[in-house]
Amino acid sequence: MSQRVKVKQILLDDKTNYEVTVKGWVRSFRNNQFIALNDGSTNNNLQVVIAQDSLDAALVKRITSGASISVTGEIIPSLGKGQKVELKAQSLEVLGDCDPEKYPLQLKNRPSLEYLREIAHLRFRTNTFGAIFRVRHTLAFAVHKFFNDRGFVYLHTPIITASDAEGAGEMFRVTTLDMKKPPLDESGNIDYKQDFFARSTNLTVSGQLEGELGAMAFGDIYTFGPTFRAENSNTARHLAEFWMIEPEMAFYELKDNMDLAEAFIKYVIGYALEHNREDLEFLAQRLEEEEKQKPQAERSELKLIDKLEFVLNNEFERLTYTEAIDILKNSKPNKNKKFNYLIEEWGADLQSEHERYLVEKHFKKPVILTDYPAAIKSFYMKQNDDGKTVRAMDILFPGIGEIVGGSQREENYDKLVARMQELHLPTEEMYWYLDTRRFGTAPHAGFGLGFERLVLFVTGMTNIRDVIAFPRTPGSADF
RNA sequence: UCCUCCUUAGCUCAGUUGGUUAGAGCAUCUGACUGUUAAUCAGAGGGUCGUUGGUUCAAGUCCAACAGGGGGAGCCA
Repeated sequence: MSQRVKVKQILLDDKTNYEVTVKGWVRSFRNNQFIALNDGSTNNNLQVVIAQDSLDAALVKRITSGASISVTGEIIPSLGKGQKVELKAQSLEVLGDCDPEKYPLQLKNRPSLEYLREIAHLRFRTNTFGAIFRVRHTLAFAVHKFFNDRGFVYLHTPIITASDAEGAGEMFRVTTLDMKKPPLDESGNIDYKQDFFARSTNLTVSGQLEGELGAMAFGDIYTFGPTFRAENSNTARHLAEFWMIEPEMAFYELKDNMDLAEAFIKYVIGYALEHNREDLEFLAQRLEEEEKQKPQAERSELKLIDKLEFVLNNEFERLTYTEAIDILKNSKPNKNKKFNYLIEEWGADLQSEHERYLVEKHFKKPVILTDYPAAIKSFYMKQNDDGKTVRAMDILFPGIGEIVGGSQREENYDKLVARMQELHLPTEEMYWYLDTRRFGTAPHAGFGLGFERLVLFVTGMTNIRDVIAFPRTPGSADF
């Protein structure tokens, strides 16, 4: 047997007249003669040609859609028109049969995304999900490359945490106590002192606070890990388990933070365009087909690749919350009372419809909003001198909404403690966090980026359940 | 959690005003085919119409509850 070569390599090399072994899964078998073979290295298939009567009829019967096979033969210039080269089979072995009567994935049926979600364990075998998850991989790799190239330290913040003060959302409890008969303390409450960690613990909702500890020593750190929110959110943009990227930088102010976030997003999108062009072109095609079903008014103005290049080549629009409120107040939908939530005064939280108006109608490009009212933002954000706003920044993307949320952090111990007390946060429990401000505090900033939302934007998919391998949502944790 | 729409063959969908034996394409099975490209051609099998209850002489069709899913909203990343 000759050396195994991946399909991607064979198609890329474009050489002929050499012997190879190829292993993969049958996508289709036509005319008892032509196998479209896919091995996951690329969305493109290798055409394997079987000479009539060269194989036993019983073996030919086993070449079914989904079966895994190993083929050895010669790569030759293709006699057909659909491809440059093809593999002329000399020997073929079926490694794993696939019973067509029972196989739930019949590609020629053009199964819907909703149906494929029900068979998520098999959906990687489709062109669409093959492309999505190769792009997801490339983006993840680019995340590490971007930060590594800039000297950031990849810090692994804990998955299990006792801290519940982030206020980022509802948490999943982690416990080994007997749920039927939990131990009780003197006042009749569950006695977590007897639990595994001798205290109440949860799955992390953010690595930011621990990230800040790292930034106060390494200067620049980032985290990239799973995050859990027990919110009962049923939308195409939320998951109970998702991956978040959270850089934290010492000696950064809000503007440095914005510059980094914008450069970061542009870098990873550019990296995917450069290294995953074919998959993105396939996804662009898919999106175009999908949009043909929609009425004209709902179709996107730019095709997927153009949209990504537009983001790369244009500055994100930067403005303050106060400026945004002025624009919204004077906007047509506000004056004509088309908004469900009308903008009347400063201080209101922006709803999705307002964010979408700013991004999709007014500026028609990514927008960075800064300096939000303190009342609608977290305790750790640096307070501005005006006494009412904080140095927060949100990056809003078309079709996605908030993709990044970040801020300069409050580095002043007294101001931070005062704010925590105002919000009734447990300052004693959070001693480790406050220690950063007590011992060698420094200006610092950071942001969080929801990885799946980035993948959504880059792949042009519209449901977040389609860009994570095994989505966890309320009422659903299959596979 | 709220609003809204959907649920008919393995998949994607038709199904008229409530009225005889619920249809199509693809998939599957059988056969044909030595250059196919979503292969093609001929034939066959395949249904508790999401579940439960109700209205009616009669329910895939009307009503209610529940379950699952889509879209939107809130919460957020």
